[in-house]
Amino acid sequence: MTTRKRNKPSLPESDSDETECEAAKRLVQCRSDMNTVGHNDHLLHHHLSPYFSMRDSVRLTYSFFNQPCVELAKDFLGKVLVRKLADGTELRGKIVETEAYLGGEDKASHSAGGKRTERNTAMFMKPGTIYVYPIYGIYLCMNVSSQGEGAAVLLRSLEPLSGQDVMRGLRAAKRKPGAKSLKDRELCNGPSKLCQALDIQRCFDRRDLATDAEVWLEMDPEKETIVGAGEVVMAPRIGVESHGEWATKLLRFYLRGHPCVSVLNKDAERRMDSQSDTDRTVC
DNA sequence: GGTGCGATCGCCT
DNA sequence: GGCGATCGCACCG
Repeated sequence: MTTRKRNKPSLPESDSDETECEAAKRLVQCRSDMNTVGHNDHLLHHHLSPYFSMRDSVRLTYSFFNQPCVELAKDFLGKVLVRKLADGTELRGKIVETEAYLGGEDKASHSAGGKRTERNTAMFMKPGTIYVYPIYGIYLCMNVSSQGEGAAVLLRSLEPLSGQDVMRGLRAAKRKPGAKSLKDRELCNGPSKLCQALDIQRCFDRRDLATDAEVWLEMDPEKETIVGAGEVVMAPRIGVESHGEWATKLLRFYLRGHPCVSVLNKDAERRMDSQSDTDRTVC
């Protein structure tokens, strides 16, 4: 039995007190430290709103999305999803949890067996295409298509980086009046919550995350873009229990210890520990 | 903190 | 007609 201490990522102390402006300043500071990116072929210099005009940012383009589904699902971790609202407000969240849906033989996928319908057409479109679908009559989920016929990655959770107060307002609109105010870590810790918080609507279906003016993906401002393998938990996907062997495959990925992950899987984390212990013994 | 349950409707069979 | 890649809330310990 080994015990180990891990550095837990944490949100700002204030949790909900940081203003959008302060968050923006903090991000600009982080950005000013970022000088190692910009030469990669899947990066595109992208001019940002006045808040961020001190420096160009880097938007991820087609060649980033054009990779196999599982690799893309892992690669999404640490990247920043940006949503620009009609009034110019930019909402930002770091992706901390994803799931891969492979299409074809993957029975839990909407595109299982290569089945193509009006709803899931976006899954068959070019990598980077957004697939938004309604679930349980009242919620939405957002996916991004990858390489592979009918394959896509479900975005499950974000760590809010800026625009938290706007996100809180968007989330509150669907809750009971007078309900307790949401903490920052509760704003985007679930696939439908992040759609609400970023105002991702059904009409975003089939849009291109690489080129759209209202939603895009960026490198992590804190340079956590290269995520060490030890930090990523691989676990079975959520809510697909009825799909036999495909329910148990390790196609969910999340940043270990991150407070914004929607559902922890302690068994998967223990398995990782015992595996790394075994690896050490072998070495 | 964890668990159980109801809401609610588009999509597919 | 049945079900679902979910969520919020009440209830329990």
